[in-house]
Amino acid sequence: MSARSATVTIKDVARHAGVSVASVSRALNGHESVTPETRARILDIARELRYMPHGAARSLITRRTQTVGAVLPDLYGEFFSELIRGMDVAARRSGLHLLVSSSHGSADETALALRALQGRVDGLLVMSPHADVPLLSDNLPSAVPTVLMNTQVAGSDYASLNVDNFAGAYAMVQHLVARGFRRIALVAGPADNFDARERRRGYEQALADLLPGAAPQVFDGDFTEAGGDRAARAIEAAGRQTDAIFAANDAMAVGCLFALNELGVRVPQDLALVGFDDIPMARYTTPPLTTVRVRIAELGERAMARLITCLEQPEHVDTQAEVLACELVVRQSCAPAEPG
Amino acid sequence: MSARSATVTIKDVARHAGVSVASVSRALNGHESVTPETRARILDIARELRYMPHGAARSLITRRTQTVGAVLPDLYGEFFSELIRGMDVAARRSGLHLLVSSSHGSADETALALRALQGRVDGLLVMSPHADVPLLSDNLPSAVPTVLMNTQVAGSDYASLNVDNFAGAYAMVQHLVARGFRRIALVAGPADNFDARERRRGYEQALADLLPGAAPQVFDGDFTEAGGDRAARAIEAAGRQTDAIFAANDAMAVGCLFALNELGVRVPQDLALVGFDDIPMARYTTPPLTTVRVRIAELGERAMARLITCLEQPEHVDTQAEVLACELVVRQSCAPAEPG
DNA sequence: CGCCATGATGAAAACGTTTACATCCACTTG
DNA sequence: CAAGTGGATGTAAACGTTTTCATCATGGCG
Repeated sequence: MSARSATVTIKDVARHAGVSVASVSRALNGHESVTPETRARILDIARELRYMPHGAARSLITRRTQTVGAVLPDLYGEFFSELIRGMDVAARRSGLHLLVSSSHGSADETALALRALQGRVDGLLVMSPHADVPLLSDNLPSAVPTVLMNTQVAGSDYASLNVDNFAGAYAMVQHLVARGFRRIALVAGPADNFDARERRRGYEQALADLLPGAAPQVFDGDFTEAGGDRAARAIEAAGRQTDAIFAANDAMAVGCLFALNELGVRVPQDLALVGFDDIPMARYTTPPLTTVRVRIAELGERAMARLITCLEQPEHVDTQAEVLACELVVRQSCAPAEPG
Repeated sequence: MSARSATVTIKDVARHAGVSVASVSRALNGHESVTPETRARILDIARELRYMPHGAARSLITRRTQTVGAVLPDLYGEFFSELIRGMDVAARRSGLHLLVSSSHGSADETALALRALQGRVDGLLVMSPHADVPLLSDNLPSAVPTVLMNTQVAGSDYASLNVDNFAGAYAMVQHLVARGFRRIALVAGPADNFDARERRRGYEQALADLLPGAAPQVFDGDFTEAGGDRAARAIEAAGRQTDAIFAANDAMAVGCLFALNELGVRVPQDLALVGFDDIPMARYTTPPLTTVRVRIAELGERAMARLITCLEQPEHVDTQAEVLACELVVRQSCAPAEPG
């Protein structure tokens, strides 16, 4: 009884209102040239019939989907909820929907995802370790405006937005050096991750500039807590070559902290520990974690805003790489090194 | 110069290959009745031309978008990244895309979002404090299969999936009572939140069952850290009527912990503190937080799986409310109450 | 040799919109 | 009063696919 579930189309509305589909379309889209009475009647009927325009049909003719796609790597942790939130805020402001496509383990999967998005989105936000320029240009139609995030695109013709990982890491090392630390180990992130590479570059450059004698100590990591745990044990096992650990992200720093606790190493008295990202948890560890704040939501929001500009003013596309500063947050996990 | 950016359609492929569009469609979609040679030629041309089928056009005729919509409230914190991740995993498994629509502050906004999704999605996952049955049935076409999450739908004809908040809260109070706590305060969540109401109901029921004499002590909260902070101060200000605080989520528990530290109240020696959700941070607070684990990713995944069943076997729609158990996680924030 | 079955291909309709263009009508205006 | 003007409405094409149906060639079989 309840529902005549066959979807009601614009034709049904037209028939019931005794007008043409064109008039219905005009009334619904707020065009001027339709009598107030007709408009009212049409709107009434539409409401009564629960008419809802069919998105795909509309997209087909208007060439607009009102949707932007976000192609992201794995969706773990606070980072992505913040990122998506930022995107969502900016998208909503312009009446756009957000299509999320994630967890692309390989370049092929990423390529597939990109192609599947064709005709579903007006623009694309891409953050992928696999996304390089040839992959992109092969798999996305040149017509789709795209903003790349945290991706290595040397002077390509894609707009891009990066966190200034290099400067952040540099500043952190600078801070550690100023506090008197001299033997600073890096727990690096995955080698295929652009952020990770940039952070490492910052660390190495700062070391070279500020402690010309010191050899970099780099330990492998994978941006996970478990990886941080392993790295901390490796560092301890290596003997006490180190007075400060710089974990390339907070998740690994948390893992380090856990391992160091278990090993009976006190932070910061025995060993300083710092991270990168300033995830919410960083405030609540014991001791609270010195880290580099990345305003992730802002990253998402700015990327989306940039994309929206491309959409609205296709003539103004600037493909300049934009960079988002990050900021040192000093807490208690790297109190000054005590002599002895 | 670079790009003949006009999008290449199936017609272009047909023309270049010297066949009809029908054959191209057949070749691309793997229909059998097309000669291997023709197929090969068509695929070659398609690749060469970088042809990508237009999603909207395809959707229009196939009545399938290969997309499901997720209508969610505000996207804060770990909860949502986990939820989305779970959904994404299940969706990807079935080759579906995920369209995320969030931050609906009011019923009207939710309604608008629902209608905007019409014709863009094959099905819907809805979690919204504003989503009640009339709103839903008014704003989504009966044709769109829908699974409701953490929503109050008494015996409606929507499929639904809820976390067993009641049982979780009950179990937590039971645990506190077993540990000797008698004066247990609840920091409640927002009144318009279904989860919050259920948790409160569990608290009150457990209190009534297990400590018949005790009057419930309920303090207002809003599921944020700041709210927890305020509530803890209010509890302290009320004088020491309380030996255990049950925060209705972990974010508030973290806020409480912060405030209690500042007030010089030791947890758990002076006051026990427990939460709900088991966010990752809960392990790392000092002391680590006793809480109720909700497997959020699983919630998202199961909801999506359920929806997919609806999509694939429309005849089998069971609108039964399904419930997801949660589990007590005992850590150090509620050591047994010491006498005196 | 002629008929039919079969398998490959093409023509065209359909999906639900928007919009350019045509039509019609009621005015205004000379 | 005729002609023009302009506003409301309708007609039909277009968007890019998939799919039904028809067509056509091929080859097997009586």
